Amino acid sequence: MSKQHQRTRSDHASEIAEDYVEAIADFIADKDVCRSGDLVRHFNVTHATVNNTIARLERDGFVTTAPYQPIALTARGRRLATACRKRHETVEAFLLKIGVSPATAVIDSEGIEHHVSRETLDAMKRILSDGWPDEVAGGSRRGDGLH
Amino acid sequence: MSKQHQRTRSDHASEIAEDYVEAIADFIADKDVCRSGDLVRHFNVTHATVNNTIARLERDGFVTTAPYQPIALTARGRRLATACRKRHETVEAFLLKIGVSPATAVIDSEGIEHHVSRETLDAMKRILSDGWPDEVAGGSRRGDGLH
DNA sequence: TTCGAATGTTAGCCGAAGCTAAGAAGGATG
DNA sequence: CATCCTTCTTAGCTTCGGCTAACATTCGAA
Repeated sequence: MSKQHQRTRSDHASEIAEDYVEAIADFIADKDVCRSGDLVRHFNVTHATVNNTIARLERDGFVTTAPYQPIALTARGRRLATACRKRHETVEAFLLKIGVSPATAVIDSEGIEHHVSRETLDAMKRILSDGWPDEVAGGSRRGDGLH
Repeated sequence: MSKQHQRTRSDHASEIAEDYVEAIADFIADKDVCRSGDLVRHFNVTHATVNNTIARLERDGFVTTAPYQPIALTARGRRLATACRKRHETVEAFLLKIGVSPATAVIDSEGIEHHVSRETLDAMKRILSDGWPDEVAGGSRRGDGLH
């Protein structure tokens, strides 16, 4: 504990970047274009806020914009969006697998996805594809005879 | 999707409140008192930052302070700390259970804990105490013969 | 007892993410 | 064409969580 706490501030910024980029990619996939109004409605913030955030994303090389034009992702933005979407899907599927309701899985996966390391993500994927790990040591049986 | 995005800003604030309150409780448990310097080292931020944050916590009724005195938790602060600690422990134990390494479990649980709903937490607890759920439908076998 | 290190506090700055209010661009429609 | 509505942009404000720099307090030694 200790070192990773530097993350706090700058991580929060990139979480929002990830959320925006992911949403923009979704809109483009759905409707072919993404307009700032789409993001206003999606994130439930004002136009001004979306504008600020998009300006930051452009500054950081994730999107390109022009006045009154739709928002386009750069190659870098697309890469990030794809990575986020996959991670998001994994987390959500995993939550469903452990018995969380669909509605909660949607909500919680949005919060959790930004904090899941590669290693944890791999553990989730493994379980999704291979089933539960063997019980290693102590506790917990489920049926016992099982199939 | 949509409504819960209002959370963004104010949630981030309360995450930090939770982290601080949890840390303060830990120091008090360990050493009987918590000084601002402890938090400086723990969170790896400056004295000034800790001071600001503690002022906010005091404003919000989680701690009481007096100049050059140790930081004390209010009843409300203690309640929050206890809840956070339990939640944190559950998440960390769960990550270990799914096969994540101890070091990563420590790190990821710190990030994840703030985003886990009651329902998801319950699912984790259930698995920790009752073992893996039965396979409901399709996919995934693990060994097959097994023991 | 005075000095210096460690610890706390205060003031003032920055950037991110939110807001409101007001104005500019574009598109349908009379 | 003028008008009006929707969409978008700009300006300016707030709070939060960071920072540095400077000052105050406490306390253990020399």
